[in-house]
Amino acid sequence: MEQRRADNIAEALEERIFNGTYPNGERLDEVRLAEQFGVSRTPLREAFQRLALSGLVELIPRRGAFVRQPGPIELMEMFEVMSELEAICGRLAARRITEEALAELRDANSKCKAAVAANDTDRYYTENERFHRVIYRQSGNGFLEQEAAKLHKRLKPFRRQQLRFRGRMGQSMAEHEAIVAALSAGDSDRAGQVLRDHVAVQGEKFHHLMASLKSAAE
Amino acid sequence: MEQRRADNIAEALEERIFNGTYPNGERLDEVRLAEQFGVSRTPLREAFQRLALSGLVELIPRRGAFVRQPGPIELMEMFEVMSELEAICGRLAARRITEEALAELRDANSKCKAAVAANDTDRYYTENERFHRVIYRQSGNGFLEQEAAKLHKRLKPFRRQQLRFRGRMGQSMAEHEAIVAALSAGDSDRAGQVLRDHVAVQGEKFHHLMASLKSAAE
DNA sequence: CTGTATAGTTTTGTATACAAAAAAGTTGAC
DNA sequence: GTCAACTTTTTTGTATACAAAACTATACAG
Repeated sequence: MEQRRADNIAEALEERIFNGTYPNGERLDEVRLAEQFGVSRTPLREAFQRLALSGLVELIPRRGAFVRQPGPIELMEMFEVMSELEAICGRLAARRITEEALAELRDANSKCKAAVAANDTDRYYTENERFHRVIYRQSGNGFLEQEAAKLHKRLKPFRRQQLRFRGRMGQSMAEHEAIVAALSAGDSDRAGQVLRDHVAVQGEKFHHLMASLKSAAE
Repeated sequence: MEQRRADNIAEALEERIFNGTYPNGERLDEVRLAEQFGVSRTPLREAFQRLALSGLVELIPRRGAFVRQPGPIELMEMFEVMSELEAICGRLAARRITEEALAELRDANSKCKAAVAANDTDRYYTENERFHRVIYRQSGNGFLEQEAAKLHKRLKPFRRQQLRFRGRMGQSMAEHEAIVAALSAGDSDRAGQVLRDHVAVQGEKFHHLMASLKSAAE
């Protein structure tokens, strides 16, 4: 992309929005953040634009930048699209996947299992992401790969929540193995179906989590 | 989004890139364009950022902004993704579509036909776009609707080319009717299938066009 | 004649200054 | 005491000025 400073600032702000430092609807003060980062307003405004295009902040003309956390409905919608994108990747990958990539999928899976055993969640996420990225790549469609990766990244902080469900990690691992099986068999439809369900269930779990949090708050 | 000026400039530049005023790889000169639009470099740089995020220009650090027309391979990839997105919209819409929306689809179709008869291509595109937008909307998934509309817009200038094929307009209209039939029957899978093919064939036609242009040039 | 180093020019990235619009605060009328 | 109009303050949008990096061209060595 472009220069280094605005990029770093955008990343830093993104991180803060993801981890909840800034609550939803918070206005991002240009001058305050500018002196916080030790730069002028110009690079900050460029960073805002990037965040706006990836949907993390809303830029209201002559008002400023406001953080925009997606609500439960939008999140469900995003999970639905994600599951369909993964299904497409899977369908395409089943026909084109290389032996090398299949080996990498198995490797990522075994490392995932090790991470589950060691209760190392960070390690789990890293390998899980590698698993999915390989499938995006093996779709053989670079544009699709990019779009899938973009949405994957955007949903990352929410996907994390849903893994707290008891037994979900184990179930997820079983699904991963079914995915590898379908891909190595070259079964296009089944690979798509299994991947769709694998991601869709994440959305559902997330939905349950939201509902239980809401009812607990009442 | 944000202010008015950068937005207008982004739109104007987008238009110029679409209609081929700027060839691929052309560097967009900040100062030259700034005086051309009668503004300073600041709004122009903001416009560049927007164009970069929608993929029309590439921003190389300390080098500048370069227009980036997608090559034939990338275009085919984009058409492939578009056809899948439309298929998803169709599958979802078949279950949820309202009578009102079905009526609008039929209306758009008949106006399309009239435009074909009158050889009014602009009118044809307008109504065609309305047709597809209704389906995106009726998917009931706002996020999906946005993403589909975004990609639709990006492919617009290329879709136009492909309609020059003799008989393509008539065939396209027949496909539209098949889509409406599947949707009004509530046949989810068939709606998805028909929509996928309808868009995929556009990609293929485009591919043929590119190939014939290339061979003609040799 | 070719390749490299260096001086000069152009162009981008950033800071600051200024103008216009929105928000906040104040005064006054009812 | 409440509401409205006006003034003040804050904040955004834009222009300009300056610094740093990249490109160009020229001179010089081999």
